[in-house]
Amino acid sequence: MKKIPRKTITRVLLYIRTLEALAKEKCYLVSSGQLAEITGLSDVQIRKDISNFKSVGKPRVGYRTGELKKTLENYLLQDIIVHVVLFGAGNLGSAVLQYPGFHRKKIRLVAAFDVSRHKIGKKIGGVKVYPVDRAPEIIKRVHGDIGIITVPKENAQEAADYMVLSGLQKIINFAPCPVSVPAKVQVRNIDFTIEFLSLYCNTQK
Amino acid sequence: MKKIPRKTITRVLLYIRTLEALAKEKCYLVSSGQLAEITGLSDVQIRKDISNFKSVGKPRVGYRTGELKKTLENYLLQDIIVHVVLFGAGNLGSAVLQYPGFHRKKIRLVAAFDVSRHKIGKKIGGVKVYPVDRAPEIIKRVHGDIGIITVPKENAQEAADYMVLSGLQKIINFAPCPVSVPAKVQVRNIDFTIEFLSLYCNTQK
DNA sequence: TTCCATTCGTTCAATTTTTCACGAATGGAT
DNA sequence: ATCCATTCGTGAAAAATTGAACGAATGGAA
Repeated sequence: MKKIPRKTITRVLLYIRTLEALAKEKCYLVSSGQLAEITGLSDVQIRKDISNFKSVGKPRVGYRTGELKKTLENYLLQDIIVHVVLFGAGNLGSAVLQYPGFHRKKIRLVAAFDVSRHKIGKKIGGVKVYPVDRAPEIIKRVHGDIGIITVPKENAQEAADYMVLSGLQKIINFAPCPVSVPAKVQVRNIDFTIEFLSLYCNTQK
Repeated sequence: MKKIPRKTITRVLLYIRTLEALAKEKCYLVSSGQLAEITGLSDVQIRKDISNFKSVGKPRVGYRTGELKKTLENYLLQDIIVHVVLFGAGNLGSAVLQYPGFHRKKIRLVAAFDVSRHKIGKKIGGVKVYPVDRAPEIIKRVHGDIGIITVPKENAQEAADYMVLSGLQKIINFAPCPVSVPAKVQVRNIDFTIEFLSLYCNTQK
């Protein structure tokens, strides 16, 4: 199989999410045109993305939602369980810990870290909060895959350093600042300010 | 001036953020190579992005941080103040309302809406919470520009409908579901599940 | 049965985005 | 004063992404 580009992966995950919702509505058939309508993408794009995997569509009919979902998942999500650890149990961190939208089957928040004595030892969203200096030990024990940075930006680099030290290879950084890590570690930045402003500045399209 | 593509805008906002941080550290000169190091982009990319605007770099020296920042801001952020309204003052919504990273100068959260009687009338992060049915009236009064959806996914479409009804043209949707809006309304979806999984599935690069 | 409208899958073209390559300018060293 | 290493700015090449076009397959209608 060819390598799937990141953008395609993101779209495919969107298809999976959409197909799940359709299945819940007892909608067992769907065409690329309908998916395009729902997702806001083009039908060609969707067919092309799907054709990266083995083809399951029937002309004149479309795709069977369950079958298509399973096909896509087989390539991207087969048997995976992502173990997520989080640094910074403040407002945003707590919101992530309590976020109800995660597939519990696929994404598991397994540990949180904070410096505040008030939070350490407590559970937030069912996830226990530990002191940051225990991070390496605990992250190795729970087999963390992804680290989330939700600490104030002054502490973001420190959090990233702990993550690297703990062997994490993937980081999502919500702090509005860069973090520097070894080349093999992937960082995905989500800066609310930039998201808001870039949407605002984007004159149409 | 040419139209600036969305991707470029996002990067330029990142440069502005970076330049601000550099200025705070009394760093008054910076080269494209250094910016590349910090941001993780390539130096050519950065020079090319900057060259969309009027050129302010000096060979052999680099850019003066203050001057470059001002130049970039002049094109993207001159005199703008983005008025943001938010639907759904739950965990995530409250975190956004209390998010300390916003440029108060550029981004102002001006109103929040919720259905819960416990929240209505209160202030969260200094922002007052109103009942959703007062949205059109209030959003018009405060000149809302962007709407944030942080309600449960079952209510996301309803929130979007209120936003459209209130004249908002830009929406950021944190709910893990699509919302359907007229073509002229732009929606930017941020689905944590998809962000996490796409990072996880992305085998390097 | 035969025909037709629909929708898939795929190739090819167009567009956008990124990277490469190189001349020009500058500041410091000799 | 001259030279050199560095860094900018930009035009051209390369790569990636998107979009259009079209044959093939299918299910239903006449």
